[in-house]
Amino acid sequence: MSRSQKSDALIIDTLRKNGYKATTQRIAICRFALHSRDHPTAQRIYNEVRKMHPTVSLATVYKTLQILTEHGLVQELDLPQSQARFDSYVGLHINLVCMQCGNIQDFDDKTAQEMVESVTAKAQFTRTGQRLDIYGMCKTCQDRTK
Amino acid sequence: MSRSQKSDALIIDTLRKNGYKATTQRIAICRFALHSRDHPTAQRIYNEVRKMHPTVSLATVYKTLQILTEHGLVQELDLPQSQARFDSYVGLHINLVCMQCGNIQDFDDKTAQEMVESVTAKAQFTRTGQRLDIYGMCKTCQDRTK
DNA sequence: TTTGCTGCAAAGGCTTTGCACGGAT
DNA sequence: ATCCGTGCAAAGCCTTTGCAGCAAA
Repeated sequence: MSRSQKSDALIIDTLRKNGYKATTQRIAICRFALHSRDHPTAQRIYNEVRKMHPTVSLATVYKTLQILTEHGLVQELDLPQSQARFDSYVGLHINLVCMQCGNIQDFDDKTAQEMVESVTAKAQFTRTGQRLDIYGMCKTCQDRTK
Repeated sequence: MSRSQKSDALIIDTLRKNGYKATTQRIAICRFALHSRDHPTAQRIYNEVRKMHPTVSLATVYKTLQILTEHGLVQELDLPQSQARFDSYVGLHINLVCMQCGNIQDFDDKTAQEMVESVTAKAQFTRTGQRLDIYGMCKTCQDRTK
């Protein structure tokens, strides 16, 4: 599955197909979480969604994110000393995590895909997912530091 | 740096070189954390260390693990819905995380090393570390499930 | 109408912090 | 003798849960 803009109709459909009611709160949260490319925290999703739906609660955000995670529509990234961040790109890719600015850049790489498949086979492992992070400093921060 | 058994003498030396006092608690915690291969949680390290030093506190375990993490002697692995786990193998390797039994198996792979270096170069990233996880079910659990 | 969802507040779990005593240098 | 580290308890922070009212099907 590659990056794709999910329309509200598709979101509603997906929710209903999985036995969830398509409430306005859920739709708003899904819309933001599934379209964002900058790995937001639950708190930031809450802040953003509240701009349109001022009564939404953080609990609902967490509950909805849990649904999305369980159904493989977003991936939860836990990093030390920071809140969980959610990645709407669930395909096999690399996260370039900048320890300076906190930015996370997605990076596609064919070798990475082959490597994961080969390792899985070699270890006789049944793979359901993966997470490939590289930590360091992004180009922008390197330039700024100079 | 590959897997290596650190002697107490080396642990004491390393602590002092970095400006830390070599207390008996720290030595015990370091000994266990650096020698363990099964990615223990802070709580488990605490339980184990308490067998020898019944008065040690969880706070001290956390503080010592923080020192080890900051100096790159262990790596902290955060997974959703679970306590942080600590990996004494800080070299570039793959974590095969079994979602069934919770076991984490380290796996060395040359292709992975090359891939990380190549991606880092391509993205003009300055790398300080990485984390490569594959999630799924280990051989043992597959066999047991059958 | 029925069922499940929301929002609130409170609880929970892991981790960190403040402080006075005690041990390492 | 000095200073850092320890242990305890309390606080902190993110996340989850319980529940009564409310909205979706």
